[in-house]
Parts: sequence; structure tokens; C-alpha cells
Amino acid sequence: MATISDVAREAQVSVATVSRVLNKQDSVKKATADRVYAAIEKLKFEPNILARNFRRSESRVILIIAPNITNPYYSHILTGIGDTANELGYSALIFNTANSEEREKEGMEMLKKRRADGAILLARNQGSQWLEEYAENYPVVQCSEYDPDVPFPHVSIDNYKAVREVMAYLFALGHERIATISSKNRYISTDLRMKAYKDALGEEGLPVEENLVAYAGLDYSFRSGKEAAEKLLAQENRPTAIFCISDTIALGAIAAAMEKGIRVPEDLTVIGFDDVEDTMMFHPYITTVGQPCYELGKNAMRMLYDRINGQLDPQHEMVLKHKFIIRESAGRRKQDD
Amino acid sequence: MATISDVAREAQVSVATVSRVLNKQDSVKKATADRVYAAIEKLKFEPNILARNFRRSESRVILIIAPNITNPYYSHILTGIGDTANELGYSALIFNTANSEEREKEGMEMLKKRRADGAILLARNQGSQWLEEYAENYPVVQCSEYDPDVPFPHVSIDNYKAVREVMAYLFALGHERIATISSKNRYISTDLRMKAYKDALGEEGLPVEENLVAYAGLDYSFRSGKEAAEKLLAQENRPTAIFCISDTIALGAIAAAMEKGIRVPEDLTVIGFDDVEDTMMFHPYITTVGQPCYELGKNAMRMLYDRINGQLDPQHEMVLKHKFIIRESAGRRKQDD
DNA sequence: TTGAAAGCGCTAACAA
DNA sequence: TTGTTAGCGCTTTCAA
Repeated sequence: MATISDVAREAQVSVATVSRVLNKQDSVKKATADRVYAAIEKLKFEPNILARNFRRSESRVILIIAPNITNPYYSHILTGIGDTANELGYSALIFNTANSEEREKEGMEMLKKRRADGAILLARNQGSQWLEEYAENYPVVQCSEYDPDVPFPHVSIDNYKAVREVMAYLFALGHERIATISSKNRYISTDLRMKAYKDALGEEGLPVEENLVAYAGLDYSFRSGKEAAEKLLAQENRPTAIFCISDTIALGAIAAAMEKGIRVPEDLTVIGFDDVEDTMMFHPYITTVGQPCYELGKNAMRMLYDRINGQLDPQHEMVLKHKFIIRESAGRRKQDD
Repeated sequence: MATISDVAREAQVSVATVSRVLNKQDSVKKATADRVYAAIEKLKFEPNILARNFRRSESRVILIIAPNITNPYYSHILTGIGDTANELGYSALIFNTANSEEREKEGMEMLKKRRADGAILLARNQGSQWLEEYAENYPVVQCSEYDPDVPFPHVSIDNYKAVREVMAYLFALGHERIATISSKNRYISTDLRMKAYKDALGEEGLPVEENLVAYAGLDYSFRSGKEAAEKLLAQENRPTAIFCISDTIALGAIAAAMEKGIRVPEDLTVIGFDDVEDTMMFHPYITTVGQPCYELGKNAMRMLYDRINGQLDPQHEMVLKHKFIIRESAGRRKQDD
């Protein structure tokens, strides 16, 4: 493997000059640079990235701390981060936490060990004090979920506003017994969506009934969504609409309804969240809130890049637009309900 | 940031000794080692990985060259690779090719640039001569798809055998007009499955009819599967069974049937492949061939590890067991068909 | 069992 | 515009 000094010898220049052309500094005369390029070509020289990284003390790697790459919601964000990282000259390393806080800490350790120049956190729980320690020393950005009390910047959608839109739509359709399927986690999106649900009900003069709130599992799985919906639908005075915090849960709710002979949307309205896939396989196609996953990832990466490269006045918060998508699973309340 | 010589000074030993305890060489006296550990503790020393990698000229990173991480089939393999890489002290870098051969080459370039110590190739097309160049110089393993003519080891399932089992099951159910939805790609799995389909038909004395073979898109998407099935089902003498090369395509086939009022499995049998997800959301649950995705990834990583670390007699081929899973979408042929 | 010292390949400060 | 040179922090050979 040829080194920079082999190239220098071949081109009859010093290693400094070779280094300069490698790094595209313009203080090199064209003729000299050409000689260097010729030598590089001839020797099939590839700069040793290991040496360069060491010298510059940077890894050109960014870390993505994600709970799970199997979930399509994350995988779209991941793709957005990955593509953008590449454009910016970074490699994106995905660190799978499998939802364990322990693993999350391990991931952040990689920053200390200089395995990565910065990190993007997905699925941040609120209220983890231990993170603070990293805030001053490492470039970190939160994507999609975030803890407002932690001094890391974040990019996300406006979950509160999105659910207020959902609720307004439901009211316009005549619904009053509106249930929600949430999850018992510590995501800010969950809190915000729940708050929007309750606020909307309150402002409409409707009570927030405990038995209209059900919980799916932490994994937002189809099965747990179905079970939550079954509970909701087993009541004598059952809801006429269910707002679900994910499409997969909504799919579960529809399956639960189908098995009970309840038609969607004729007898029951179901609304999902994310619009990530599977929403248009079988009828009824799901009415949902679309999140710009790829863009979320892309902007998180850009934000991180600015932090790593010491942008003067880095943005602290970025809110991307969601999109309320009307399809088939929501309908007008039947008058006899 | 403390360096190894700070530690040496603090512990009153030489840097060589510190290095020895860092690398757990047993030629260090216990008392000396303890002093070193104490110094490390006191100074909160973290070895500089960048320097170490440079010195050892290794990156401790392995590359996964994948077409797409959004596809759950891949994401399970990816998880298997990632977890195993971690256990073995490596980080797994996912390089997204978006199905472009150009990007694939870019990915392999990273090996030359020493960004990674080895690579795992997913979704290898057959017949790419350019890969040969890497064969001698870099540790590479193929996972799931592979080119038998390329001198890289691989791990996969026995696609031929799996489809022969599917066909035998179909014959046992009385089916004779059996269609298949394949895809026009250059994957060995596709060839092998098609060959098994044709061989089985032949051995049963049944003709291979051109209009019983349809093609979904290169992405194995729901929509393209549905369209392919629509073509198949539009014929007057339509098939009584369809074998699909993926579950998503099978889902599309079921949707196509439903829209035409054809019941599955009563009027039409549909069989999928992969068993990766969505096979058990709505009835009929899909009868399919399960692939051990996570294990595929795990073993590919182990194989790569052996190659990187110069195992004497590395395995060249590893075939993992698939699992034929009978659920609801396949049934006995009706006598009046 | 330990230490001295060379050197991995590159970048960048300084000098010319 | 170009060259000389001093490291970056670590591992490892050789000697003691």
C-alpha cells in the first residue's frame, strides 16, 4: 500500500504538498498538483483514513442511538439520517438499544471513546438525568422524541397541534364518544397527544372518561392495539371513534372491530398516526397523521453536522410539518348511536 | 483528555507497561498492574481508539451493504448482524445502496479506504464480475443472496428445497393449476425457487404454463404483487393456487382476490415466503416459508469475523434451516374447479 | 517483568 | 508556492 511519502517521491515534491492537494488547498500550482495526481494514479494511492482520523482526531462517524431498526417508522428516519450523513462525508453507525437504558448508556460511551463525533438520539424518554453529563462535551441531537429539559437541540413535529386537528375533524363528523389508544411510555409525543386529546374534549364541553382511554404495549404492536381496542369495544356504551397513536395500533383496532362485526367506518371511526406503511393494504385505508420521517432524519443530521463543525449560532429546535391524511377509516357518526 | 503517558507517569511505570495492562498481557506483575489501574481510574483515562486503530491498522468496523433498510426482511438480518458484531467488538456500518450497483461499488470502496475491516453483502445479484477484484484482498461474506461463481463464502437457506416442500404440499391439497408470482431480478433465490416450481410441476407430469407465471416488481411490493395477481386471476381458466416469493406479494394477491370476490383459501390458495411480519394481521393468516433472518445475520457476521481474524480453515458455505408454516391461506382444491 | 525508543501515515506550523 | 519537521497516542521490538 503506497503512502503519502511514496507519492511525494514519485512526484518529486514534499509530503506537505501532497497533503495539500489531497485536501484541496488552493495554494498549490496547477503544474505541481498535476504531477501529484499523476503519481497518485500511478501508485494507486489511497489516503490512509485511519492515520488521517487519528491526526485530525475525528472519526467521521456519527452514532444513531435507536431502540429498534425493525420498526418502519424508525427505519425511514434512519434512511434519512444515513443518506444525509453520506452526503456530508460521514458514516452513520446504528446502535441498537433494544429499548434498554443500559444499552443507551453504552451507546453514549462510544462518544467518550471517540468512536463517533456526535450522536442522534431517537426515542428519547423524558426525565433521564444522566444524559446531562454529555450535554456540554459532545454534539448530540434528539430526533422525533425529545426531553425538553435536556439541553440538546431537537427536531420533531408538533404533536399537540396534530392531535388537535384530528379531534376537530372528529367533532366535525359528529363524534362525541371519542376514545384513544395510547401507551404507557415516557415519550413526549405521547404526553402531548394525550394532552391535546383531553384539551380538545374539555373545550368541546365533553368529559374525559377513564374508560375511553386504553393503552397498547410499549412496542405499539398490532396485537396490543387489538387487545386495547377489544376492551374499548366491549363496553355497552362504546365509543364511536378511536384515535390511535400509531397506524399499527389502528390496524389492530380495525381487526378487533371486524371480529366483533363492527364495521369501519360505518359503525366505528378509527384514526391512526405516522402514515408509515400498511395503511393502504386492505380497506378501509387508514385516515392518519403523516410524519415526514425521512425529513426528520435529514434535518437531525444537518443539525448535528452544524454542531460538530462548530456553527456559531446553531438552531435549537426545529418543528417539521405533519400532514393530516383523510382516507377511509373515519366517517360521520350514525344518528342512532 | 489523559493519554497513556499521563497514566504512565502517574503510575510510575513506562508507557509500554500501561499498554500491556490495557491489552491484558499477562507479563505484568499484579502489583504493577494495580498501580496502573489506579492511575487509569484517577485520571479517567480512555484509550484513544483513533490512535489504536491507526497503529493496529484496523477500524473495528464492518460494513453491511444493503439495498434498503426499510424492508423488514433486511432489518431483521441487520439486527442479527449488528448484535453479533457488537458482541465481537465490532461496529456495524450500514451502507444503503438503494439497489444501485454504482452505490454498491462505492460501498466496497470503503474497504479500500480502510473505513471497514470487512463487509457483508446482502441482496447480491449474480454475475457481477467486478466483485472478483475484492475477493483476494478483503474479507467479504454474502448473506441470504449470493453468487455461486464468486469466491466469497455465503450463508443462506436452501431455497430450492423450501419450494419443493411448498409444491408437495400444494399437490397434496389437490392443486394442479398452480401459479407463481416471481420477480425479474438476478437473485439466486429467485432462480432456485423458479427452478423448484418448474421441476416439481414436471415431476408431477404437469405442464409449465407461461400464463401461470407472473412477475411482481423488483421491490416485491404489495402493489406490484396485487397487480401481478390480478393478471393471473383475470384468466378464464384461473389458477387454484398461487405461490408468491414474498409475504408482501402474497398479501397483494389476497387483496386482489378479495376485490374480485374470490375467497382465500376456499376459492384460492395463496402461499408466501419469509414469514417476516404482517402475516398474521388479518384473516386468512398466511401460510408461508419462514426464514431465520436473525440467525442468517448472526452467522454471516461470525463467518466474517473468522475471515478477518485469519481463521485457518474458514467455512465456505452455510445453509440454515427454513420452516414451512401452515396457517390459513392454503386449502384443499374444490372439486368443481 | 519492565523500559527505551522507533515508527505507523498524516497534518499543519513555521520557514524559506 | 513549496519544503522541513514535529508531533498525534499507541503498540511492539529489542534490550536489560
